[in-house]
Amino acid sequence: MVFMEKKIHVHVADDHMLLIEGITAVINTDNEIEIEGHSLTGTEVIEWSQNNTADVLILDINMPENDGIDVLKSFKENNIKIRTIILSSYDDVKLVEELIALGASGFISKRGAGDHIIKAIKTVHEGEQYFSESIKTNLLKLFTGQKVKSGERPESTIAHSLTDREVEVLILISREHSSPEIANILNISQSTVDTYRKSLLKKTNVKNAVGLAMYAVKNKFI
Amino acid sequence: MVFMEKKIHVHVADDHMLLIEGITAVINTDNEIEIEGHSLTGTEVIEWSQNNTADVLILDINMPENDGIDVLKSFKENNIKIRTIILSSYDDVKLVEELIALGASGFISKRGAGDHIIKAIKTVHEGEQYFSESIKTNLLKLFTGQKVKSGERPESTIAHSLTDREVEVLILISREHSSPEIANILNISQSTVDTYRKSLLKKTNVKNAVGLAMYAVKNKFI
DNA sequence: AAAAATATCCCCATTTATGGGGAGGGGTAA
DNA sequence: TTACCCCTCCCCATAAATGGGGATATTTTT
Repeated sequence: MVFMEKKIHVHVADDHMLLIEGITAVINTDNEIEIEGHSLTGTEVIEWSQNNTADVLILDINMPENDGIDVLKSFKENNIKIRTIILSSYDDVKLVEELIALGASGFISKRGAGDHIIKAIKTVHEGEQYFSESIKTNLLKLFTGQKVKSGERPESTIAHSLTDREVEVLILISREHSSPEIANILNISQSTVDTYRKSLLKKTNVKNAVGLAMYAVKNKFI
Repeated sequence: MVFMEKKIHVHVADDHMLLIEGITAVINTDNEIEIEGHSLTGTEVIEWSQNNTADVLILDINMPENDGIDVLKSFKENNIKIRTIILSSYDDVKLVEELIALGASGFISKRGAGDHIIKAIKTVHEGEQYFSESIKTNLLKLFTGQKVKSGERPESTIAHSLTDREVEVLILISREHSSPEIANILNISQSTVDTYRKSLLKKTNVKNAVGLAMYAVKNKFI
C-alpha cells in the first residue's frame, strides 16, 4: 500500500462476543483497518445504522431479536447504504442470491479456513464483491448439482424432489420466519409463499411448520 | 510472572475456523500460552486426544459428527485426562453440572463480554475450575429461579429452568402436535396449553413453534 | 411440438398460533 | 404466615397457518 490517508472503519455484528473479540484481534494485525464498534443483536445493528460512521459492516445471519436478513431489509427500507460482509454458517449459501439483492457484497464462512477476513474487508471497501473460498466451493456445488440434471443421479435423499424455491422457503421457515416475512425476503407475494408451504407439507408428509423444520434438520438443509 | 520454564500448550476445537483464528489471535497476545493445534469436529478431537501433547483443551459443545459431550464421554471411557474448557453458547449453561461430571473444568460463554479466555486457560492449567462472568450470572439465574428440593437431584441430562409441564408441552409441540391435540393428550384445557406456549416462547426467547422445536432439539429434549 | 414441471399469483374458508390481560388454588420456602 | 412459584383456566383480539380450489407464464423434458 502506498497511500493511507485514513483507516477503514469496521463494525462487527454477531451475538457471540468471543467471535467479535477474535475478529478484532485478527483485524488489529492490519494497520489499515480499525474496529469502530460492535453489536450483539440485529436490533442493535439497526439502531446503530441510523447514525453510523463505519465503512464496512460484518454481519452475522443468525442473531437474536432481528437476524441478519432483517437488518439488510431494514437498510433497504431506510435507504441506508453500508458495504456489508455476511458471516455465514451452514447452508446460508442457498440464500446468497437473496442476500446480494438485499445489498450484501461479501460472504465469509465461519467454518472455512483461509477465509481471509482482511482481504474481504479491503475488497468490499473498494466496492467489489468478495466470496470466500469455502463459499465459492459451496456455491459451485449448489449450481453444478442443478445443471447436471441431464438424466442421472437420484442423489441420496428423497429431499431432492423439492424444487429450489421450495428449499429456500423451507430454510426460511426453519429459521423461524413467518410467511409475510418470507414473502418480503424473497420478494414474492405471500400467496406464493403459502403455495410453497402447502407444497412442502404435501411432499414431506408432515403436519405443520414444526414438522418442516424437523425435516429440514434431518435432511441437513440447516 | 516469575518463572517460566515452559509455555502452556493449548488445543482448540470448534467447527468455526474463524473462531479458532480469533482465539489464536487473542492468545498470541500472551507469551505464556501457545496454540498447539486445532480440530474442526468432535471426531477429530477424539483422534487427536489419543496422542495429545497439549495441556489445555478448549472445546466447543456444538460440533458436527461428535459434539463436545461425546468428546468428554470418550475421554472418560478411555481414561484420558485433559484439562478442558467448555466454549458454550445459548443455554448450554443448563448442562454445566453434567459437563463437570464428565470432566470439564472451565466454562466460557461465546456470548459474554469480558470472558477472559487467557485467565481461564491459566486458571484451569493450575488445576482449578474457572467460570466466566456470564456463565456465573446464568448459573445464578438458573438456581435462584429454581427450588433445589431437599435431597433431590437435578436429573441426569438437562436441568430445566422450564417446569415439568412446560417440558411436556414443548416435547409435544416438537412432535408436531397442535394445541387442541396437546390439550387432549394431557387432559387439560386448550387455554392452559396456550398459556404454556406463551411461557415457553418467553423463556426460550424464540419467535414461534418452529423455534421451540429447534430449541428442543438443541437441548436434547427430543 | 407436446407434455411436464416450475414459479408465480389469487379466491375462499377454517383452524391455529400468538400476545395481552387477569385469576384462583396448592404447595413450598423464607 | 407470607411470598413466590406452579398449574390451571378464562377473556379479548389479531396474526398466521392450513386446506381446497383455480389460474397464467415460463422453462425444461421428452
